[in-house]
Amino acid sequence: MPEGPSILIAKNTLTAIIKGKLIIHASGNAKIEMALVTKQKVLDVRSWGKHLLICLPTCTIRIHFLMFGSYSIDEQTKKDSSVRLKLELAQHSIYFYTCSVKLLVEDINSIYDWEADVLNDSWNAKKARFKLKAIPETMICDALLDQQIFSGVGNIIKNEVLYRIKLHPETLLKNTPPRKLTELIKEARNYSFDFLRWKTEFTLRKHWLAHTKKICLRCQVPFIKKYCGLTQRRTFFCNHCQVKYE
DNA sequence: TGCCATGTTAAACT
DNA sequence: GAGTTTAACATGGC
Repeated sequence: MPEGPSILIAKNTLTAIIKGKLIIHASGNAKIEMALVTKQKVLDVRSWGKHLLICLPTCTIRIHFLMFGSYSIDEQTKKDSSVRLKLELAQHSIYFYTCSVKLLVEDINSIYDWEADVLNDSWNAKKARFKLKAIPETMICDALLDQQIFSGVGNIIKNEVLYRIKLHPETLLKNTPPRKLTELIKEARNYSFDFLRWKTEFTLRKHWLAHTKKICLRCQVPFIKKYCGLTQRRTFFCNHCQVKYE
């Protein structure tokens, strides 16, 4: 569920069935004021990276699935006590489980930088480059997971992007050649769309070339598995073909 | 069975 | 108050 492309799939699925429809009743164990959601019309369903946004006239429901979140449509797939949020509409009911639910009262355009979302039409590569330039001491593996720069990129995408462009995860931004940086920014978006397509086809896992892999297909040498950078997330890489610039 | 992981936030430290 | 570290959340696969 968690990485950006999965959220985009959820956005598209939900848009088709709830956009323009009235929420007749809202319930669940989410710590939000359910009355603010009830009897409101769904103006739009949007996403920003890993955030799913259900826009209503007076507020926006922000859903973040964290690591294990899920949702179901029309059929409750988990026990009553684990329903975080249920939205009942005339034709459909939507159930959300193990996610973070928050009501945003502010204008979402002032909260979210749409140009930072790697899957958004407004994605701005130049702006990403500018943001990267401001943090020269940061490792590439940490920069890719920075949601203010690459919103929607998660740990799987991180590993796959770095393998594709043959870049060592512990390379510092200040040591990264400009041409490599261009590739990085381009591939963060490009791979995210591949991820999206494979996820839609239920073939994502079999397309992994680095994430959880033991051997480099290019070099036939063992992969390194290491908790890299400040983010300390699992990183799978090949010491032989992924260049570390120093 | 116990551990680990597609993630983030807030509390608890220094 | 700033910056850093730890805990919490909580499901499913191996």
